[in-house]
Amino acid sequence: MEEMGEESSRYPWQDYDLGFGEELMRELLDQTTTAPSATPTAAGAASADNSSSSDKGIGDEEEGAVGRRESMVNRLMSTVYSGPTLSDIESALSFTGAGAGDLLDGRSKYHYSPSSPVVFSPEKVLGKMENKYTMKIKSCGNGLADDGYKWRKYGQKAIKNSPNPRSYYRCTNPRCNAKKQVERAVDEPDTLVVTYEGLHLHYTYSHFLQQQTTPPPAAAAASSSKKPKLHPAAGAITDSHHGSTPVATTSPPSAAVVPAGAGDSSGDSGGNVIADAGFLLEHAVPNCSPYVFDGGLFGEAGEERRMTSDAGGLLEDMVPLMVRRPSCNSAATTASSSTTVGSPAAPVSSPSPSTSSVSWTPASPYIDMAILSNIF
DNA sequence: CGCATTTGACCCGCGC
DNA sequence: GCGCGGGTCAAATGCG
Repeated sequence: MEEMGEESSRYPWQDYDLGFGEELMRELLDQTTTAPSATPTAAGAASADNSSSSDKGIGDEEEGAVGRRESMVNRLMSTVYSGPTLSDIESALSFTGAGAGDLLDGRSKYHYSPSSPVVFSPEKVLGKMENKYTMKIKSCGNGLADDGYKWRKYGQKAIKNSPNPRSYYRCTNPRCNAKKQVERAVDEPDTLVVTYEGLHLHYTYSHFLQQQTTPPPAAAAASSSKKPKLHPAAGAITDSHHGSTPVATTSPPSAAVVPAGAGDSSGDSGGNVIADAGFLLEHAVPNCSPYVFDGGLFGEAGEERRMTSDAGGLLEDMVPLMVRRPSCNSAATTASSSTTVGSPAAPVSSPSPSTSSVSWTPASPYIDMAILSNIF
């Protein structure tokens, strides 16, 4: 925390390192920049196995670019992603019943099999779900990053065979039962192991921050919990050796993400997102609903806004859990100055850099991917 | 004063 | 059945 003060102008997660092939990443970057307006983002990302997706609405030429990009993303994902696949997501959505169906309606590029009607009981299903996925996050600094959610630490425990304690966090949103555990990797001091569990039943905070840009503070109240006091918890992981404490209460360091055998306990995973080097992997259900997204990714801000007011920011069944991280060495974050899609250069209600989403520019390449986890 | 973090105690599941 | 280890609770403490 204090350490951060020294480099106030620099977001901590800028220091994160890529956890996977930079070459591939670069290639992907190229692809994304050449087709900046392409809508399908995570769609392809999550789904090497998604055969049913048909990108209508996308021009032929663009389709080519998109296709290449998708394959690129797929390759990328296969390397770093251990979360749910599109089919998982699809099945998850199918479980959300009519509600989700409505959400998806015509915009959806996915096919939801009506042949598998499901009587959906949120409580029951949610309670039954085991959404657990682990990520290894490499931190090259004492960075804190933002996954868009606000977490409260509720415990810390020394783990056997590990010199580092494990911290337990719970989403501060009372209606949300998402949790995460953060610990430093034994063998790699600069690597954090973050395990997410559960679903977020609300938007990310950054989402709200973005919403606020137009109507300043008033709307702030919309956020589930009053003040996004996203200050880094100086000791998410109290590390005795490292003066730095890379983990924040508010956010798992977004960084290079490496699959770490997601959900050992269940085999299924909640799936998650990875973002790196100017990438933004979030929202696994990209085109299902325009509102799910945040982070300056949409071209339909209007619609999104409408949704926000309608639903009060709640988005049951959908989990826009995101982890992001601007390039380690690039000036990605400085881009905040270059007109993000209505993003404030500085979070209205949060002094912390954790609300990183605001720094993304439309031009920034990103991978968008949501995570809907569910596993039955 | 309210909220977040810390930390020891307690609970529970699992393996022996 | 017992012990161990992991996860959660809740009182104490700190901070803005």
